[in-house]
Parts: sequence; structure tokens; C-alpha cells
Amino acid sequence: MPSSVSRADFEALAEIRYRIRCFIVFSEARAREVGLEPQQHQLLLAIRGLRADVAPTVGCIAERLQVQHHSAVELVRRAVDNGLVMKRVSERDRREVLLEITPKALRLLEKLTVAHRTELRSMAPGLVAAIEAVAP
Amino acid sequence: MPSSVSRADFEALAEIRYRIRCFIVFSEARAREVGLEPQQHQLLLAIRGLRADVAPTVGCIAERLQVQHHSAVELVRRAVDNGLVMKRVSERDRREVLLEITPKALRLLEKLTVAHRTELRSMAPGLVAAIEAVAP
DNA sequence: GCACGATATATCGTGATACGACATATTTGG
DNA sequence: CCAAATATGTCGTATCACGATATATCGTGC
Repeated sequence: MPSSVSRADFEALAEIRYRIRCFIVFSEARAREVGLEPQQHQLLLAIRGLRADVAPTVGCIAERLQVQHHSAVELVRRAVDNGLVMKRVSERDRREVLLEITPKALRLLEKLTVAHRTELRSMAPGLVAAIEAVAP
Repeated sequence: MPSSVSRADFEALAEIRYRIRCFIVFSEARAREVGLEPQQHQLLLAIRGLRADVAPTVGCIAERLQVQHHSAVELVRRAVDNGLVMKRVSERDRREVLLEITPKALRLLEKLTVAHRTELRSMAPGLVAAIEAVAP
């Protein structure tokens, strides 16, 4: 029985990862250019990009960032130290902490989001093609 | 002048990052399940997924992994220690080191690649839709 | 054919960060 | 009103990518 994985499969999967990494590296470079650590940029995007009907708690953000909750706790603490995020205890459930990004952070995030939208529009065809080569 | 970034833009960009992270987390979990460090799995995929007409040198792999060359050097060293990769000096240019994955590593990579192909087929529609929401 | 800049790989020390283990605070259900 | 569940927070550790630097090899001008 021959392998069920062809050379083309390896190439296509490697190509997806390569293109994703290019996007991530681009993103991290843009974030640092405006003085943000890449993870803190992702935190801001996760908070601001949450659907309006979802409460921006630490746990929810941890899920969206796909990290353990205590990693999110530390990330939020650094962001608060840098004046990017504000915490406030939820009134409904005082175990929960609601997150909000500061006006300064929002300006940086908007600037970064414009750059990312532009870059994505440029790389989307290649990335989508790579994905569809693996998952037709 | 209003912001050129809408709420939908933030949500769509955040959604792309979320789905990419889900894929990465899935990938890292599968790699660890077969006893590979995620980066070493990526190294194997990068080597095996190289186009046939490209020489698998350390520098080339560093570019495909989007890391600095000395990061690739250390990654390769760990992979060699683990019996996953073999190095041999290029005859054409003795500065270059050509990389080859071992039969054992190839078996692991094939197994992982099957799992990734399956997962990608499952998540591709959502990911592509998210990309096209930002880059129509 | 040799000096020198360019290129490819390697080494070492460091800093950031994500995680596991554990702790605290609050809510909920019987 | 107590115990289990849930949400957040703290601390120590280990991994890993990077910058700075070093070594080896190649190519070129002279």
C-alpha cells in the first residue's frame, strides 16, 4: 500500500505554513513599528474585534487568543502597564474583569488594521489558492 | 473625517487570526502527540515540502520558516540530536549544508500530514470565508 | 594565485513569554 | 450556608528566538 501523502501534499501544506508565517512576520513588524509588542497588538485586536454581544472578559479573550487564561492575565497586565487597556470588575459577576482599550491604543490599532487589510488584500489570492490546493 | 476602519473590519481581521491560531494550536497538539516539538515538525515539513528544484540548505529552510538563519541552525541541531534530520556538506559549495529527513521522521511527518490535511479540509471553508471578508 | 569582501553556517549569552502548579475571590446549587 | 464550580491572579521554570560575534568557504579583481 503506497503512502496516502503525495509530494504535492507536502508542498501544498508547507506552502500554506510559509504564507501564514509571512503574514505573521509582516504583522509583528508593523506592530513593533508603532511601538507595540506583537502579542499586545493581538490583544487589542481580540478585544476590539469581539462581537458586540460577547462580554470582553479575560477568559473570553484567552479563548480568542488560544492561550491559557493565566497567559492572558499576564498579557493584560502588561497592556495595562503600557496604558493600552483598562480593566474594570463586572457588576453582574464580580469574578469577571471586563477589558476596554484606551483611546491611544485604539488609534494605534486602527492604523495597524488599515495596514493589515491592505497586506491581506495583496496576499489573499495566494493564500486562498494554497489552502484550496490542500482542501479542494 | 471618519475612521476608515469599520467594526466589521476589526471583527473580520480578529476572526482570521482566531482561525489561524486554532489551526496552529491543533497542529502543535498533534505534533506533541507523536513526540515531536512543534518547531521540529515544521522543520521536517519545510524540508520535505521544498520544491524538488530547490536545495534544502540551512539558509533556504530559514527563509521558508521565516526565522533568522542562526535560529534555523539551532533548530536543525536539535532535530539532528533527536534523530530526525541528517546534515551533509554540499559538494558543490562546501559552505552549504544540505538537510535530509530520516526514515523515522518521514513516517511521523506522513502521519501528521494526513491529520493536517483532514483538519484543513474541515476548517478551510470558514478560514477562506474569513479571509474574503477582509479581502474581497 | 592571493588579498578581500561576500556568503553560509555555527556559537554563546540574554530576554521575553507561555506554561504548570498553586492561590484567592465569587457565584451557584443543594 | 457549605461545597463545588468558575474566574482571575501569582510565582517559578524552561524553552526558544534573537543579537552579537566567530569561523569557513567562495568569488573576484588585480
